[in-house]
Amino acid sequence: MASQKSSSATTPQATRAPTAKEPKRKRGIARVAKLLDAGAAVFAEQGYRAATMTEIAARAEAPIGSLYQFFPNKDVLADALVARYAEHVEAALDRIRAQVADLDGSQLADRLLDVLVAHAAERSLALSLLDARWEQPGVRPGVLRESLRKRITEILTLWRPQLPEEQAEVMSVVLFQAMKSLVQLHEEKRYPGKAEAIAHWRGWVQRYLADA
Amino acid sequence: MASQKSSSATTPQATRAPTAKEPKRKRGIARVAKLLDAGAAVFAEQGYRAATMTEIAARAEAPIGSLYQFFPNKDVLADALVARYAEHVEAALDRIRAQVADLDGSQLADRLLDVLVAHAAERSLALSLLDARWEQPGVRPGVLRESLRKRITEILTLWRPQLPEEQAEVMSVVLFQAMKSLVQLHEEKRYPGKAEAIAHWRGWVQRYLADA
Amino acid sequence: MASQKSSSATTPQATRAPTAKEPKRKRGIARVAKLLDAGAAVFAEQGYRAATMTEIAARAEAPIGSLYQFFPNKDVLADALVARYAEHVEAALDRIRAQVADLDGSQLADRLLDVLVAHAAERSLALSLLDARWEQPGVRPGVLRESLRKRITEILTLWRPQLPEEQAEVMSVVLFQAMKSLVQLHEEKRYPGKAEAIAHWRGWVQRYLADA
Amino acid sequence: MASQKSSSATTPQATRAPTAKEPKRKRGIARVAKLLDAGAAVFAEQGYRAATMTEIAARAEAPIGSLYQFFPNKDVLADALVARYAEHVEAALDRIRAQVADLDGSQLADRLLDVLVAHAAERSLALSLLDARWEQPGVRPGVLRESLRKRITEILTLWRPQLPEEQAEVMSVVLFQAMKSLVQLHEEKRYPGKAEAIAHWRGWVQRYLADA
DNA sequence: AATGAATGAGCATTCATTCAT
DNA sequence: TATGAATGAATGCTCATTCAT
Repeated sequence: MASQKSSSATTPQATRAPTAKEPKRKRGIARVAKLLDAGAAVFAEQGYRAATMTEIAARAEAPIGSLYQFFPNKDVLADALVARYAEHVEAALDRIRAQVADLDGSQLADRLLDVLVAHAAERSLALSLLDARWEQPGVRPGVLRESLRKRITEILTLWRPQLPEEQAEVMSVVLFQAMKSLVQLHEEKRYPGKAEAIAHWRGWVQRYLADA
Repeated sequence: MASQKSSSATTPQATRAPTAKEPKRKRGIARVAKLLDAGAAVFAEQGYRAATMTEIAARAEAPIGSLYQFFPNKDVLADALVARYAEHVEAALDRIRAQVADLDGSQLADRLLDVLVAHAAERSLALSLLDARWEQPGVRPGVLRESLRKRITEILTLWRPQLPEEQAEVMSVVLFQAMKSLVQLHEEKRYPGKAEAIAHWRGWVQRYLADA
Repeated sequence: MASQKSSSATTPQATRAPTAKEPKRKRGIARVAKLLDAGAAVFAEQGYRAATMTEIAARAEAPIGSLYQFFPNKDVLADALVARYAEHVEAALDRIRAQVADLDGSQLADRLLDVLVAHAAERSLALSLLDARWEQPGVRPGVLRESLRKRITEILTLWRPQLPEEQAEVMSVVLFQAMKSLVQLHEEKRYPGKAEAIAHWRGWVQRYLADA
Repeated sequence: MASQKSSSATTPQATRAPTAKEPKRKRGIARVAKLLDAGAAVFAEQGYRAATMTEIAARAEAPIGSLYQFFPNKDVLADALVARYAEHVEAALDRIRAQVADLDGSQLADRLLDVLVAHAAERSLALSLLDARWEQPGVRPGVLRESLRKRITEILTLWRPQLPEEQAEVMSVVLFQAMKSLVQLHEEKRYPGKAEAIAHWRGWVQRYLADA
């Protein structure tokens, strides 16, 4: 007993980790998009734990069963969100890489800083998704950070080929942190000197790369 | 956070918000300290939502009823944690202010950066507590950030009296963000170039103040 | 993120299987008894899967939280039920063993058959609990059957010391099955010849032991 | 079982109970067979409650809609399964009846015992289907048991015409129970003395009839 | 007719908070 | 006053069944 169902106990099958189901009909495609948007909003606002599946479904104007049809559990939804966000950001970085030869230091700094800050709608999600405290080995956010840093390292190496690999790596950590920090500066509610501080931060990062 | 449901935040009713009860006897003082430690540990490890009052009490080896005796609800406990943390950090900043006249730029930078990074045990809590996403007006973390920035502004003004107030304010935002970022760099699990990146970041901030 | 809570993923601790909590105050003792009774009734009526914790709590006139206070999940409740039932039955068998020297074949048969049939209230539970289909290795019902058969084997060996161990074992399987069958004969709703069939079955088993 | 909720059982409303739809074309016939096989397998493995319509459809490689086309709800499917199983078993009993004149007691016992045990594939289903605890008046399993017992009574009367009707009835109950018990002995996972116990049981039943 | 996405009531379980002891 | 059992709303998730395509 003890769950006559979980044959997994008996048969240690692959028990493939559940994944998001691809919608097949167009109705489903629209709905999945809406669910992802709702998920992004709620995760961004409340954080992973505080976000409830019920609220996400409600905000997507979808019944709870529908949410579970596509995302069999909360983790899968979070992963899908990370994946969707990752696509945007990785694409943006790839675009920078393609043009890196034509950029000087402060231009490159600007372009990099824009990657995370550009879409206001996603800024808050970024904070949630790139949060260092998620660390559960193998879980998405950690993987995403790794991947983004690697891309930044590549960009730096392409930009200044004589830069030693190791130093590029260190710089990518610093730059990535600076990028996240700028998002934090943006996202914090409102404080004296906000606008100037943001400008200041940009200038600082530009100088960092110009000096490199 | 801080329970976005608690109508008290929304409706400033007569029912004054419950607050932590001051322990009177020394037995109580010790117990409160233990409860706060346990709370700090659990909040740091699991985050506000995932932390359970039961686990906090258990970790403090206190009965749950005792926890509620001093902290009538979870939010009050969180606020008390913020307050206690604030004391440490504000004291550290005040110590810097007292000596600011003797410090050059990179020394000042080092001292400031140390404020949040010094006690490894509290770093993780700092991340949780200073998280910009808590924003619910009137809730502690936001208040704390404000207060810390103000203190940094004072230090800067004391340090370079000719610095225009406005610029000091902007710099304090940047410096505070740099301080938090260093904690993030520290707290992230382990990544290539971690140690060097941390050193690099320190150097960068030192230069920032040296240039000022 | 995958559940920042389950530290079990990170730290492969003993994660001790949850067990029924012993009630400490008398109110609790009465309540636990009521919960077990309700659980027995519902499991007996509906089977493990169909039984709902909500109904069990309701039938015990206890709030659902109370049920979970003592039995942290459905399996634990089932196990506790098996354990409680096991005590009764094992005690009854032990009583037979103590007197086995004085019994002839048909008396022993009668005594054994009575073990499972005696308490009408528990008959239906017995059916549910001794159901061969529960088999999930290490789970209670299988263990219980094993233990009962072993006791019957002992009784037989004590009764007829010259009986080869192996044969006693086989006979215990047959007798145990005959005991369960008699319960089934009793529990089935109502059918022509029910009373006579039960008497007949008893006679048959008596002859089995008399022939031995 | 048979959904103790379905008001249809309680209130014999006008809305005639839905029944399995007869397939018309050969494609449908094959599909229904596959669905029944899948249903038998899943019910046998997991029990009525734990079995899910989705899994049954999946195992039959049929879309869920197709399953509902033929079996408008889970109960109807279960009933159809009972009916199909009943056909097999009743046919087997009828074959015995046709030859009963040529059989001696132990041969007849063997033939009867084989009826439920013969097809290993169906043994587990038998346990599920003949389970006395299904009792919901009018539901199939009870009806099936009745019908089988009646047939056994007939066989006995044909076999020994001088046997009083009443006694034949009682014997049929005993024999039927013995038949089910043998299935249980077979189906239990593995226990010391299993093979010998099964042989023993057969011998016992043979003697029962030989004595008659 | 065939399909599989959509639906939502229902289930096991958790946990902040209260209150009898 | 101190304690920990009691409470029940809320949560993540399932699945029989329906119905648009």
